[in-house]
Amino acid sequence: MSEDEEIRSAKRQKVLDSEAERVAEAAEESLRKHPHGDRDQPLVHHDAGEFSGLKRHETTSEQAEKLENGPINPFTGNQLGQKYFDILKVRRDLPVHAQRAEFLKIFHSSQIMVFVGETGSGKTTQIPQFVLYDEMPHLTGMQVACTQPRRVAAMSVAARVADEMDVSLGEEVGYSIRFENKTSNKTILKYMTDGMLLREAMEDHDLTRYSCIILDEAHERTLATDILMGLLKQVCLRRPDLKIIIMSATLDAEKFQKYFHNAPLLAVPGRTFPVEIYYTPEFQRDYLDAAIRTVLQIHATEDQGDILLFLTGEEEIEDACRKISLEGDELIRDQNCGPLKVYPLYGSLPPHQQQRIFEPAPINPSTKPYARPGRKVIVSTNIAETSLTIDGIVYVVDPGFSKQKVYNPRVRVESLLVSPISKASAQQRAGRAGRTRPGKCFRLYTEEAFHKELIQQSYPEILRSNLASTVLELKKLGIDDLVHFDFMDPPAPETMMRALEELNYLQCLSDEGELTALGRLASHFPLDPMLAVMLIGSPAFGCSEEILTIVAMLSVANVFVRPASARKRADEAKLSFAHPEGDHLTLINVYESFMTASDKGGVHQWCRDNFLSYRSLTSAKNVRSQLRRIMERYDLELVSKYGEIGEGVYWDNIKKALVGGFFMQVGKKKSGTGKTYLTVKDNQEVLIHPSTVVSKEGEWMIYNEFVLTSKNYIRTVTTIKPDWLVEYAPKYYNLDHFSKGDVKLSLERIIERVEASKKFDSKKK
DNA sequence: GAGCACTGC
Repeated sequence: MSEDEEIRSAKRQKVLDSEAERVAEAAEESLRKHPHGDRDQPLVHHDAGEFSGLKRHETTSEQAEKLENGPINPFTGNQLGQKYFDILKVRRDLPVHAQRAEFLKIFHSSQIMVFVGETGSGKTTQIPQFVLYDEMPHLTGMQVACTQPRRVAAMSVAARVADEMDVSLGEEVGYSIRFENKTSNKTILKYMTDGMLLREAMEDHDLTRYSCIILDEAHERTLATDILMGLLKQVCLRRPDLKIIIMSATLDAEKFQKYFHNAPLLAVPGRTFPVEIYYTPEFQRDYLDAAIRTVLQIHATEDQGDILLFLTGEEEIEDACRKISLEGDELIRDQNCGPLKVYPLYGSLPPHQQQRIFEPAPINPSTKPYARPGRKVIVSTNIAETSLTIDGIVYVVDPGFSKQKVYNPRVRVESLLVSPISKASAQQRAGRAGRTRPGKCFRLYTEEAFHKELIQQSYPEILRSNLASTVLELKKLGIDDLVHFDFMDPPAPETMMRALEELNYLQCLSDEGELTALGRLASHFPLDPMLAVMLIGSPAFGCSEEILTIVAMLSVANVFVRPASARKRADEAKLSFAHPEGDHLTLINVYESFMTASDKGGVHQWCRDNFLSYRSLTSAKNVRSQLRRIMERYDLELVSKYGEIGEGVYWDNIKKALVGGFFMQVGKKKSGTGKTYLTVKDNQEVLIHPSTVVSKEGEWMIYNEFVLTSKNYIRTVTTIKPDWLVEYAPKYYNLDHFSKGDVKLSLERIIERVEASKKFDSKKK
């Protein structure tokens, strides 16, 4: 860069600071004009109809059941169909139904209640309907919400309940998840993800459109559930008319009760089959080997029924599948065992391969008496613990480990660690054996270890995460005093401090800890604050279209596929998209090529040929258009200078915009050594991850993530000029806060150089 | 020269 250009960009930064503020304020103005954005129309009001004579919050189960018995659908006024009555019979058999009167009694007498129901109790489908018959939301213009931690659950439960109530999905009963809002102005019962309700709360702090909020699966303690619980506890004080039901598994009911001022509890038994638990007599050093032996033993000796084995990750699972298949073949030959089919199951597996786990178990073709049964074995990650249920599992093999996210605030790194599971997890895993008939669970640890070494519950997510987004969300929720916010499990003070510090450097929070205009704007994006700030700043560099693409690509699962059988070809394919100076820049090339291929057709094959994940790229496309809509809503300029300016300047502008978000994630090459980099401020020694396509390594690199595996790696990197750091993030690059060393020394020199050229510039004038 | 447990906005 010439000195002249350096000076110009320094000036541009001055413009930029006020520009970002101006942009944020303009967005606020637009928000003031349209406070509800794209919210629904007001709800339709009916006359009391079938409900006439019933008093809200005083109804009885007899009254509700009479209405349920028909013949008129009390919520729509339509005649009820035969299918409705068929389902009604089944519903009346569910364990929750026996306690409907008891439920109503507690619901009437208390603002908050805790409801505990085991699998098969029918709580997720029935409790919200019990509430509807008492709340009569169609008469009050309010809604009942029921949250779920996962999208599929919200969608499928809503569909089931719409059937049960004989209404069309999306009318009286609907669901709301990211990318899809299937509700209308008729909707009185809304299933939604907990994250979605949190988003709504950020716009409407008192959640005024709901008369009752049900938090389902609260025991999973997702980040969103935890924040919602803290928030609802406050909202209850401001809105005495709002009712809250916390639904959870048994184990931690008491903790929820205590948290909500000793809220009353209703417990309903589940409907599952007994599962016999077996422990190993002694500690197993090699759990993988023990697991494989156990599976084969079950196959050789136990009665018919499929096997589910829990392992920790893709590689381990694929490895175990190979070994079980091989040894299973031997059993079939030597010991007359039945045929054995082995299926891997993990999140990154393409959907059609995930579907294969539902194929029926193989049948033993032998007609001899006492022929051993054929069987399928599913080797799975935790995905089969909560997200996916497989019927027909009779045997569960549980080695007692899973990969869990841990956050280290000192080095600000999230990493995955293989760790012992909790008692609650072990119980959940065992339960998977008893869904269709009595089953057995083989725990590959001792009974003593179970009692003495496993913790009761896994640590909630809020204790294992970087809280930058969370703190921004809480601020946007109107919670000013974070230190005294009533978390069910308060995060470590150091984690909190790190998050506040990071948001302050990003200028999302003022030095007083107050939300800035930029922070408010950033909170509207479903992104890490770093990425949100980068995106908001990008129009000033004339490349918001490009930054949108990068941010979307960084928000989805890895788009590069690298099968063990074709590593070399996959790496070559990746290189064909490479930008020599940046992995971030390469992502633009990949996305653009994907979009071109989409226009031409045959894009699935194109993805396979290029070792790219169709699923991830499609999801990046969705994320990108969602983010683009938010940009439009807040009048953030959508701009690209592609083809208008020289290629060097074009890519440099994008890099500068990247620096606007990633200035805290920078590595500087360690002098003399060659490959090692030092992270700025923390002075950690790191290597560039071997997956990089960067061939023109620079002295200074920004990185997307820090990964701790066999070594310390920085992954997804792009070269930058250090001058941009001091220009665009002067606050962070105030060297008073840097410890002595290589990095500080170089930065001092750069600042001197920039200062000198500024003086030179003012003399020229 | 090497890994992506699982979710969610």
